[in-house]
Amino acid sequence: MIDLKYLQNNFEEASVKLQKKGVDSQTLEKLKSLFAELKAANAALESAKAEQNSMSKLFGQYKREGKDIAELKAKVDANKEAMVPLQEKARQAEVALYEIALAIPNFPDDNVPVGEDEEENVELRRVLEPRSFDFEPLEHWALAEKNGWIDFERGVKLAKSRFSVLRGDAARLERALINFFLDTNREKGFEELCVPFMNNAAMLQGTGQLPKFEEDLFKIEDEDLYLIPTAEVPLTNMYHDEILSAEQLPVLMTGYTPCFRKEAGSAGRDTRGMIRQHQFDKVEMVAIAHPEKSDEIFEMMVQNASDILTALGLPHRVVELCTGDLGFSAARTIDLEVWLPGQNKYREISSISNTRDFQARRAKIRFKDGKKNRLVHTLNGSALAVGRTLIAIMENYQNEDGSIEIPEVLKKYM
RNA sequence: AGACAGGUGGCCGAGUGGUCGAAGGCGCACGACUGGAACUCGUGUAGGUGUAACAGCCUCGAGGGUUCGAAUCCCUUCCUGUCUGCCA
Repeated sequence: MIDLKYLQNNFEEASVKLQKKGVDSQTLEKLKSLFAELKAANAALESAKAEQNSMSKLFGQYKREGKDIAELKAKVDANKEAMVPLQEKARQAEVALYEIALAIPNFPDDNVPVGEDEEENVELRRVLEPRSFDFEPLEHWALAEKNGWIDFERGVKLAKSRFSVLRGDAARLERALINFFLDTNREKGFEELCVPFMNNAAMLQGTGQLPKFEEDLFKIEDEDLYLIPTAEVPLTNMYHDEILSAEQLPVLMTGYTPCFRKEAGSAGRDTRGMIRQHQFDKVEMVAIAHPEKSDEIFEMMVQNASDILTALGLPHRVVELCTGDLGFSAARTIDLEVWLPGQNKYREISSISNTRDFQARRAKIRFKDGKKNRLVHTLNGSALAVGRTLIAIMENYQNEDGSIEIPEVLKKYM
């Protein structure tokens, strides 16, 4: 959630920032006035409560002194009645405020390039030259078919469309990649965690998936549980409503989880192959950072993900997302896009974001800064999306006969 | 899943309707004592909101109710422990 006090005190500046993320100024005006309304309503209610409390305390005194309480009681009763509309007003203001506030995206950082959509993202650098083929490279689904690696039909039979089954060496390669990613992250100082694959609504609100994006999530029937769309949710919320000591920072965590997404709104996109599935494996990095250190950690996370691709010999490029392409919670995001020779284009394989204090405010993650509690910064990034890495290996390491080489660094895992 | 017992501050633990945001202890911080330390003694030590700073308001697992007044009484719910059942 954005800082409503900041919005109140720097309204012009704040609305310029949020317009870049597609929030119209009417909504912000409304939010601002609701915030003022809530403060006024609370002030009125609280002073009535203060009066009520102090009168109630007199009862004890009167009784001990044997005084008559009839008059006092009449006064208290009257005050109590007067409080009812104040209470209702404050409650309504609060509900109305949060309904809007929770749906407002994070401010983009000032130096994020301004743009409408992914067309205006900025390529920062390319790493490794794409290999040149002396034959026409195939797309991953064709290779999968040749090698019997992916059983799309049976995935659909078992579940529904956008599910698939990995078989034989593909299944082993998937597992090898997970182990390689986790080991690499661990060596960089990330603690390895194995977390629940279902989280409750409060956690999903903490990281920003709820309430706005419920239609993207798989919900468990009759339970306050959702299948996680990314390990960012459980890892970040590890410290939900906790206060860390300054010495604990940064908290660096990594974990493998499957991720579950309904992919609502991506009808017709990437329906062929394994690029966009309802369930996919991912190894995630999450950092809980001191606000002054989060930029540094962000760079480290980008570098780590890029290094993993380099170690696998996968050509990729580093792309800074423009304001229009930034996710809901992100202040800044860098995507890594891997080269897919079969598709003849770069495709997203990792997304690393700094959410600053946006998730921390929602999830109440703070640290002791001397005597004061301050919100931490939270960061997350894939290192890496496993299925897409598998695809990238298939397409980049294919031979003319359709066979696929295994990258050197993975051999010890297979 | 069923039966019973519980959920109080960083931790342990007292508190069954008012003077309780909460005794006592441990821990921690600061000070005194010491050459230095331990011991001992003294002082302080929850979070949120709010304020220029106070004040005020909210929080004793969570939500609701009774009452002028709730940590304390009632209802719902979640969690933990023990036993039974079931299971990897």
